[in-house]
Amino acid sequence: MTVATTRPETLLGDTAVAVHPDDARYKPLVGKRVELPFVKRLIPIVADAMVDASFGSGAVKVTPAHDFNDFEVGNRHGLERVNVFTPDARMNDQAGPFEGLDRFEARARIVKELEEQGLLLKVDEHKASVGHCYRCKTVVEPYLSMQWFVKTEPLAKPAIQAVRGGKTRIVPQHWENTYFHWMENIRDWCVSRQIWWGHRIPAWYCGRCAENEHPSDGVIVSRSDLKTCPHCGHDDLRQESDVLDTWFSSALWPFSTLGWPEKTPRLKAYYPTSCLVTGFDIIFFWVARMMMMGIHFTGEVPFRDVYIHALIRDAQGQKMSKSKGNVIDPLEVMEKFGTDAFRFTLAAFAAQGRDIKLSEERILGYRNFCNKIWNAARFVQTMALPHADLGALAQIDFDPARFEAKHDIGRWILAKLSEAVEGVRRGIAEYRFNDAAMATYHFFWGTYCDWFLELIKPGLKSEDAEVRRELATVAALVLDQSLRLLHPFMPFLSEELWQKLAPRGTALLATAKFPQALPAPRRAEFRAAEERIEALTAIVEKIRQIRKETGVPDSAALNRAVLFTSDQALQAQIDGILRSAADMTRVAGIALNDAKIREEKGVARGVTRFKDLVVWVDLKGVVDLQKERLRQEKELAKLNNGLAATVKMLGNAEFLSKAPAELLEENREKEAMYRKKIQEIHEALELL
RNA sequence: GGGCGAAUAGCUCAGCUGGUUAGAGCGCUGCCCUUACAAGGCAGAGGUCACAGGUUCGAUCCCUGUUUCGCCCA
Repeated sequence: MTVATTRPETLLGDTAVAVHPDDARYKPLVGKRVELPFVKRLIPIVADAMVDASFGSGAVKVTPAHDFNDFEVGNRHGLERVNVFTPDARMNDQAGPFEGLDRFEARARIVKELEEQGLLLKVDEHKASVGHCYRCKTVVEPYLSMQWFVKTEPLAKPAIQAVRGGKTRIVPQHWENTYFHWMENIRDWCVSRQIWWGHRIPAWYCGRCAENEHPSDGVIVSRSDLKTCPHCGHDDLRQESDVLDTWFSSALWPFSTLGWPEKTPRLKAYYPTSCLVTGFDIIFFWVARMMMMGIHFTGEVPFRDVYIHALIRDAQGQKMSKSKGNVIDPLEVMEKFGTDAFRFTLAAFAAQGRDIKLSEERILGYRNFCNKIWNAARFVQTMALPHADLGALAQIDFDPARFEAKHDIGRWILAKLSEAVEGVRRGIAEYRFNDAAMATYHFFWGTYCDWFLELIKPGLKSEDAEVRRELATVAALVLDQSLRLLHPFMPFLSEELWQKLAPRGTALLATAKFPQALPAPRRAEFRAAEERIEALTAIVEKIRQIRKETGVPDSAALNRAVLFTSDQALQAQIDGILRSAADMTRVAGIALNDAKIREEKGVARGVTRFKDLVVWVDLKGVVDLQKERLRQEKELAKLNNGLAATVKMLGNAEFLSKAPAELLEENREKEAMYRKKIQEIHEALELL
């Protein structure tokens, strides 16, 4: 029989030759025996489906003591296991003439002698993967030895049940599959490690009992250290030198750190813990084992939630590893962009169920956000703080619901802040950290900086001290609350600015009260103010858009504009709004419901995003009206597309009979809206 | 081989249970050094939601298949 091998020295431990059961070449030989060279052992030829008949000679040597696959084959065919190595990888007394040689010397000697005996057919180059020690690179040989195992099935069952029954929740939920897959196919856990540090396995061997063939075979497992054998009383004892796998003690971590096995107050207070945050690659190594051990030893799950966070990969999506050399050093990133920018970026990237490809561009974007916050705070400091009433504000548990805002701008920004607070709180509670981070981003930059700070600028110079005081105080108050919201994502910047905002004594933002949303009645009270400011921002956006799109130079002032609305609530305090809108768009003045403008030539018309308020802007003498015509035609095309889609939907009998009533109604209103707007644009085009 | 996931704007990514005109950052275009911020402001362009079928009145979303890519398996 010709066999191939990359480890000729293991030939001495062969106890069979295997062939594929369907291999016609060898079929007649199955069941017969062959003689192994050197040790002259007769070994059987067995048929096993593991053999790949097309590979090599189609016959393989079987060495159960030195190969994982061969070990399985050996079990299936009841083969002997012959260990030919000593623990330090020399040839042992089973190796006949090669006893005492190092394995590599033995390999060379065996090849040479096979050749001399005419038993060597050929030597080929062959690439094979071989295990190496990750520290010293020594080739590691599979080797039979006695090991200690933990019987895991009885531990796994309640751990599976705990997740199925919701006692422990895995977030995002799809990682449950990984957990269940592991737990349901669990194998006994080999806890023996042949290293010199760690907890020694609590097992003893009694030489006397082994000799006397005691039923225990001389093996004793004990909770306490033994001096004498509990069976024979003799002191011929030796403790197991193997130590426990590090995951074993790691699995005890959730409760052993709290004083277990003593019933300490800390254990009572903090166990089960609320949340474990970890990476998915550790689900079976650690999470599963903590679950098994926790339930077994304390009767309770170790944690309510397991949050599986994203893994940060390099820009190519590769997992970082020291050996690949693609590790991104957080210290370098922090040096380059700032710690807070980096931290915020990680939060903003932390969408559930997805890994992070770290990109510098995005960190840069959030570094700019840090800068924005700094500058906004500087503005508040110099322009608002001198007018503000900081009395209550300086308290670390201040609740903005207690602040009596009287003016629209103040009420509106407090309402917007409240929305942001809800967004951040919801995001954190649901482990949707990207939503939480983005809620702070959009509120602070898009609302507080872009609109609120601009809106209060004229007011801070008001003659009316009461107006100045309220705007300045709200500016400081909302900044204070924003910094609290930002603190989990930008601890350093927020703490620094918060300390500067008011005398805080020894108080830290880190321990200050986290913002709360306004109570519903207060929100309702603010509704009208909110709507008016929304209207204001919408009017400003629309007039700016008309200016830009019709080519009005930024420096040119416009004579007038007119806003049309029949909304009584809106009209109630519209004067201030029209004044602000005019200031923010370089229009001399904005009138309300002045129908005369509709009959003039050289005016542009636009519809705002808020309640479809209509604005007309007088462009006479400032602009080429052809541009306004193009602008209207573009808008018209959009509306016609929308109308066509809606009409088509409403013309579909099946849609009419099956869609929910609200949706039907919605689309009917939409159709009417489209038709009205289209009509109005036609009229506006007439005027041009 | 088994399992899991991804494919959405030039790039990196959101879009939670199907229903307005699919969003953000960076990049890009135009205008602006307006006394917090040019690392900024204002406005804008850019997407047949990988492909092919199916379910549904209706699909970026649900199902099947295909392609490509990634990860895990003591």
